[in-house]
Amino acid sequence: MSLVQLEYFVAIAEEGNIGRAAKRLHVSQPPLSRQLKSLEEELGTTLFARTTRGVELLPHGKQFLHHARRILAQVEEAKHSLGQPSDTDREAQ
Amino acid sequence: MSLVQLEYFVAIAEEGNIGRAAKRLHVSQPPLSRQLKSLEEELGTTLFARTTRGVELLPHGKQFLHHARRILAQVEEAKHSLGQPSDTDREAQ
DNA sequence: TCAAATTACGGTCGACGTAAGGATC
DNA sequence: GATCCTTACGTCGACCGTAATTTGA
Repeated sequence: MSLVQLEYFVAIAEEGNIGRAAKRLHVSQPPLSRQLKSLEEELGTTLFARTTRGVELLPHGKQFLHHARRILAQVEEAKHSLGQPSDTDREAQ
Repeated sequence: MSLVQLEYFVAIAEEGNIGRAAKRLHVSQPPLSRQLKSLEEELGTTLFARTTRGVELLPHGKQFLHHARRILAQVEEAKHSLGQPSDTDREAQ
């Protein structure tokens, strides 16, 4: 599992559509599809049901979404906890 | 930042020595040294003081260690939460 | 000189993007 | 046929391990 996979997963969950998630993340669709598949295989379960409109969270997916969001939020917190300037602050110098 | 970097960082912090951490992680020393440097650069701060005996946590390092451990623990929790359905996934259907 | 970290370097594995291939409506 | 997701395939960057270098007691 990687943080990128979690970011991809959350984006897909929020967009309900891999194509839109890809656009939002500024990558093409295949990487998202592949990373999602890889994540599902590692977890040993299916997170989304694939539909013709896009994808839809399954119960395991909903559950995992909470974890993923919490982890990513704490990563952000960890980054900024060192009292170091944010990206925008650093640019402003 | 990657989860691997966090794992390496925690191991180095606990061993106080990159060589021992490498042995524990079953990798060679250079990857740990490189990933640590990369992490420090991304965070914009130094996490360890390098000594001839090994390395020693600096204040920023101690602070970051808490975050890293919490993140890694939650990753484990996320992985295992799907195997044994917990009560946290009881929400609006 | 010893022990530890770091840097150099070559090779391998992984991830991306374009393109092609299903599947469902 | 249109719109998704997925698989194929070639390329490029990232990471590893061995080896060489640096640094400090």
